[in-house]
Amino acid sequence: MEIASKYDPSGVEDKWYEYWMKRGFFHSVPDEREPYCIVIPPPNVTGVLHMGHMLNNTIQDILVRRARMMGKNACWVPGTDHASIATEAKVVAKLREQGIDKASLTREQFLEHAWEWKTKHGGIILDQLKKLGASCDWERTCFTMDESLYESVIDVFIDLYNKGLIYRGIRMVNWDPKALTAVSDEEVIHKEVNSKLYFVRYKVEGTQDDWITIATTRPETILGDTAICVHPEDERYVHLRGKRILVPLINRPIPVIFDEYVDREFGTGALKVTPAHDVNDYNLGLKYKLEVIDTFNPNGTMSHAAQLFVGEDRFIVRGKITEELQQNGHIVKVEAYVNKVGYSERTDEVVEPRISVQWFMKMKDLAKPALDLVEDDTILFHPAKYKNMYRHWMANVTDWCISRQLWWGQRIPAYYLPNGEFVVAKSKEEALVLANSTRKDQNSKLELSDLRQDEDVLDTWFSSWLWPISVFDGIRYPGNPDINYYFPTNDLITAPEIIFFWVARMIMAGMEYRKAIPFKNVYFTGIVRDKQGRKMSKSLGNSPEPLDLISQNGADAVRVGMLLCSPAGNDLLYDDALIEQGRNFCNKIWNALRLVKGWPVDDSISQPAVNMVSVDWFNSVFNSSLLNINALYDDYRLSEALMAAYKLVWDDFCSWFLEMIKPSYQQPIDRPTYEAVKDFFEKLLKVLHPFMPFITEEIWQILDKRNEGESIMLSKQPVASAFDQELITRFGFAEEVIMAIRNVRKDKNIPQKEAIRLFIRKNNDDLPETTFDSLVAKLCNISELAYVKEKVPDSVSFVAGSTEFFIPLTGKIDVDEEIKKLKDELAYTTGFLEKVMQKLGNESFVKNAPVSVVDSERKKQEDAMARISVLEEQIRGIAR
RNA sequence: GGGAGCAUAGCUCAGCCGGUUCAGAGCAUCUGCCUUACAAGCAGAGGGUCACAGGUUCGAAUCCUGUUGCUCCCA
Repeated sequence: MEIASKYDPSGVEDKWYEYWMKRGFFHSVPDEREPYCIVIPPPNVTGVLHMGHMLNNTIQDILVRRARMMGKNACWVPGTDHASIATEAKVVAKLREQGIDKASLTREQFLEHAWEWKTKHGGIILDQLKKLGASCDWERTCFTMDESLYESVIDVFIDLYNKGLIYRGIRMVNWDPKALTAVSDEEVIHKEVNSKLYFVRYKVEGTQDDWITIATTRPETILGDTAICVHPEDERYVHLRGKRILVPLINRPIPVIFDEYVDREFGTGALKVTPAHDVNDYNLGLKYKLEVIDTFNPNGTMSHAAQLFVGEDRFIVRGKITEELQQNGHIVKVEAYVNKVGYSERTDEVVEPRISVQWFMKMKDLAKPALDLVEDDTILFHPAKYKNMYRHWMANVTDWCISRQLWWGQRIPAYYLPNGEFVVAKSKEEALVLANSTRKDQNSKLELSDLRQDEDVLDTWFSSWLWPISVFDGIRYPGNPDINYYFPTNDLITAPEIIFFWVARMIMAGMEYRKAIPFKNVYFTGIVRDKQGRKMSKSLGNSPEPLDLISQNGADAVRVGMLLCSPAGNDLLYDDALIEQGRNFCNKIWNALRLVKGWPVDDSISQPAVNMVSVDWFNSVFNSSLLNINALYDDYRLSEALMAAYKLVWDDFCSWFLEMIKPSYQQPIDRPTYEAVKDFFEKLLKVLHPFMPFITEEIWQILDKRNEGESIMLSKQPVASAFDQELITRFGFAEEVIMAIRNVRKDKNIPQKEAIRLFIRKNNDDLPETTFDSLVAKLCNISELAYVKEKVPDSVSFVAGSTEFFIPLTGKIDVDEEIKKLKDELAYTTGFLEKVMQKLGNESFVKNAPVSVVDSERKKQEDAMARISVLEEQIRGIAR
């Protein structure tokens, strides 16, 4: 068969993906095998595949494919997340393009548009994952707004409400004026920005020229001030006790309050208090029963309560009010100032602290067990350093604001009565029954039309936190076979940035609804950055298009490239060279196939000794490496496992083993060796398969006749068997000799084609170790290999250990050069010996160090001394 | 402001309970080679006071303290 000299993934990858899909290889149903389950971190339904997904899903696929090949019933559940804010924003924008204003639509009409959008765009990212080779069970694909998942969320809300864990409260929340909704603390990103600190003086009421100066970064909130606060022990302000201050421009009198909260060092030591627009001020307001004046509209413009600039945007007003304050002599000075400002994660809008009525979930009681499970390693984090972060958050957890002023999402099942009371129930009908039975006023019965459902929906994370349970419908049907079989899942692969959003809350949900952990291991991936270390993002335009990368290099190359440089939890600095390395590796394996498939096999020849020892050696190396690779997997050190496999294939198999057993040009190979090679090759392909699913399938199918419906992905991973460590060690010596001979050839310009002779002189009583002699002879093209008692004249020589090697090369010997080389070697060894002697001469070392360490030093001493005497003798011999 | 982590070759990183796995890997670089599997390759080579300063120890990249510089989380 003619095999192309370069591996071409195009065609191959689609072919095998279709083959796997058609035969349902990814599909899992419960059976008697041990389950292995991963639920995908559901990508945002608005998203398209980016490099982060590539890395994350490659890792999941590796784990799933390996588990499948370990004989487990592997199930990787894919799906998407409805992403309330992001999706609603997209749909609103699209409607606007069509000239439709969201406000002109009813809720139902809007949702129709949203679903239409979801149907059209929602599956894109999942289809892209297929290009990567993801072996998801597509028949189980879920969406967080699917009927069963939707209902699960509602059930959980009602349950938690009835347990008293969900409440409605007036709070200061993070308001996103663009999305017009509250967001949770976790959705606020604090960024350092260059601002200004405005020093503004307020007149003391009833005085002509008595002022108090405050410092603020937000002069536009001045109109909502309801107090000035100073430290009770601040002598600068004692005279203001009982006085009132006039808010600039509007001259509204406000009290001076005294509280230790104020930092006397900051600004002027006087703080303006705006309870409606700052969390800390809000708390001060509660403490001193201050008036709350909300001077902003929900969209971030000034409200009527502000009196001035009504309807204008808060940031425009900042400029305008500063100007006006300036004109009226209120600005004392303006300083440059760096502070942190909160931005909405979804819209990147500056978040406005705002007082509103929202739904909250109590976190303290749920957090405790979830913290313990990680602390005591019931759930393992990889790398473990994230335990610190987790602990810190869990110990300081605050209640979770779960309501969002949006339409896209699970609508809160709370129904308001005409009198403002509310009941929580699954449907309006149930709500009515509940309302009529619990209401204080039992005289009149309520009608369905008297009830009004809460307009808000739940935070998307309030559905995501149930994901590992709800994808198996374990909330609605806690005893169903799927949830019983697959839950708890095994591994979760996710990004550290959603450790609180998601990981922590899934653990809480698992404990609350299954009394069990949702997963055993959490693998945190790093962030994919560009070469300069910047996070890859659309807006920066520094990210390659993943699908282009795949079509140009093949998914296998991309997977290998991404993984090689991403130890768990470390960021990955993306570089095209990584993909290139992956591509080169594919080509290397491909060419090994070409070589092996090119050999004619002759059943009549018996296996030469060289091949026998080579097969023994590689068998040992393979098993030793496999053991190592398995250990690395167990530690979730996937990039190291891949590197170990890479070296096993490239260095040990291709560079050494295949060269060892390679027949001479156009000569046939013996049957036993050929079978052994094929067997090794297959095993290597299996080890590689989780990392490189496509090329391994392609080669596996070519390597031998396969039956219809067979696949490497269904085969079993090789099991490490006992191996001969001693043989590997002894080969190390042969390797040293081979490399030394290659160096001689190179130095003396002797082409490989030209045969040479090799004489060996042992300098101890040991019997010659001849296991690899035939191999050395073959690889170095030695026509005669013999053991001698005497030096061989007119030879280039080298010393390995304390054994001397001679290669007769009449006329090519440069005596001075040889002596210099030997002397350098001697100097090094003598220096080495000195250090060893120093150690052994140290009484406390010999006394305190463990025997094994001392013994090893003695051995070093012996070896060095033997080597020195050989070197000295050689020098004398040549000089003569 | 509070907390956590990191600093090892040009780059990305590995080095557990201090001692032959002790200064390593891959990539990159350099030098030879188009040797009939592979130039997307082969054979070699160079390259590091293990951030800095102290300390503990017979012995420190590894443990302790401090300094500096980065990163992340929280407020």
